[in-house]
Amino acid sequence: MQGSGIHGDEFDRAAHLLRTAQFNKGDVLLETGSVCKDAFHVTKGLLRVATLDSDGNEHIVQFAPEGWFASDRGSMYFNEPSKLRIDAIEDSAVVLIGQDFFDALSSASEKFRSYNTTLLHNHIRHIQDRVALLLGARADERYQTFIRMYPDLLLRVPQKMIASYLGITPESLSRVRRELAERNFKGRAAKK
Amino acid sequence: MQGSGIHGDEFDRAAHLLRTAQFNKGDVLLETGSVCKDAFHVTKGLLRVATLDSDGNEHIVQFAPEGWFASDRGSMYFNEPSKLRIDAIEDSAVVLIGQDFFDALSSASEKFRSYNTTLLHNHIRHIQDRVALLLGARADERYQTFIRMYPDLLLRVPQKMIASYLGITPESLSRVRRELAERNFKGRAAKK
DNA sequence: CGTCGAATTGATGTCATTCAACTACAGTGG
DNA sequence: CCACTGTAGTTGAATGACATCAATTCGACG
Repeated sequence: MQGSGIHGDEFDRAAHLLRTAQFNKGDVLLETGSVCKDAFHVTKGLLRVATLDSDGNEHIVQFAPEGWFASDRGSMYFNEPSKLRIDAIEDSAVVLIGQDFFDALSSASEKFRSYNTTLLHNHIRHIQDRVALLLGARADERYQTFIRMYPDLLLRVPQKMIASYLGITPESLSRVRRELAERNFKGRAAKK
Repeated sequence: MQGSGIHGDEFDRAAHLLRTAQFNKGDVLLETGSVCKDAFHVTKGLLRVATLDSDGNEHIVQFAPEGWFASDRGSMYFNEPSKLRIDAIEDSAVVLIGQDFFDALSSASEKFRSYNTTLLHNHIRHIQDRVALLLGARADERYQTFIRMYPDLLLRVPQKMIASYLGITPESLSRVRRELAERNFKGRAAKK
């Protein structure tokens, strides 16, 4: 999820609980089946959050570019094995935020509590929209929604990953794109 | 979402902010486009949370039987119009919990804060699983997962609503059910 | 320049939808 | 009590959307 940033007195006092790390493209930050120990806040680069289904196919749940969080907060909070995998799509600089940090700052700072609560609500809203889209939209609509919401990612993320995020195959996405391009072309030509 | 219950001193002091209400089957508790003012905690009955897609089709996002919450926490928290609709599938007794209640108890009680945080994390985990299922599973797998997770609802909810929840048509669900029944029959016969 | 993965394209298959007909059943009013 | 009506569920046939498989092409990079 996206976060606007954390600052202030109490923050400084808990800052020693934060670590930063550098990851290379392809590095795995959270392996499926292990407990998620940290939330990853991306300062630079791009992370990917994914699940494996019963047939072994990978499905991308979320992208996390600069300023966003990647984590399995459920796994962190309940201390149970995660179904998700998090890895780096680009070389990335990341801030690691453990549950201890959340706990320390939560008990110390009202401001942080409300910040964190906002994060959680944002996250919920976000996934909720995703469910609605997956339930109600066909391939082309999903893609167009994606374009509107993450125009920047279009340029950075290989198409096959976008397809995975949308829940379709790379081939289908390719066809959807062609169709849209043709429609746009005809649309413009007609307007002339 | 499900909640185990709220009790204690601080709770009693904020209890006057709670209201209860009785709804009839078919009554609408939250209309699409309006801001969600209350979370609904079901003491008896069954609520439904749904979205409308661009073609006007309804998709059920969540069922809320006894002990569960139905609400759009995003809409409540950010005070923005909801994309969801909540109505009663059965005659229902409901506790209405406004944002003021959350705020009051949150500032008064550490216990409640953590309870609420747990609720939010539960909710996230829940929707996350739903996304994974919608991305990766076919109709029959979705249905079987539903059976495992909500065996009680199977008996109470009309099939067409289950279909809507699963993101398939009632006809498809009917066929899936027949297929499963046949498979089970053959399976048992073979074991004899 | 050669190699390897990404993307495109075509042919075909599968899963689920759509549309329509029909059955079963609950609720309503005569 | 029965006919009337509406809704849920089932079934069949045709269609549609997307997947799968296979063959190229494109493009980045060593």
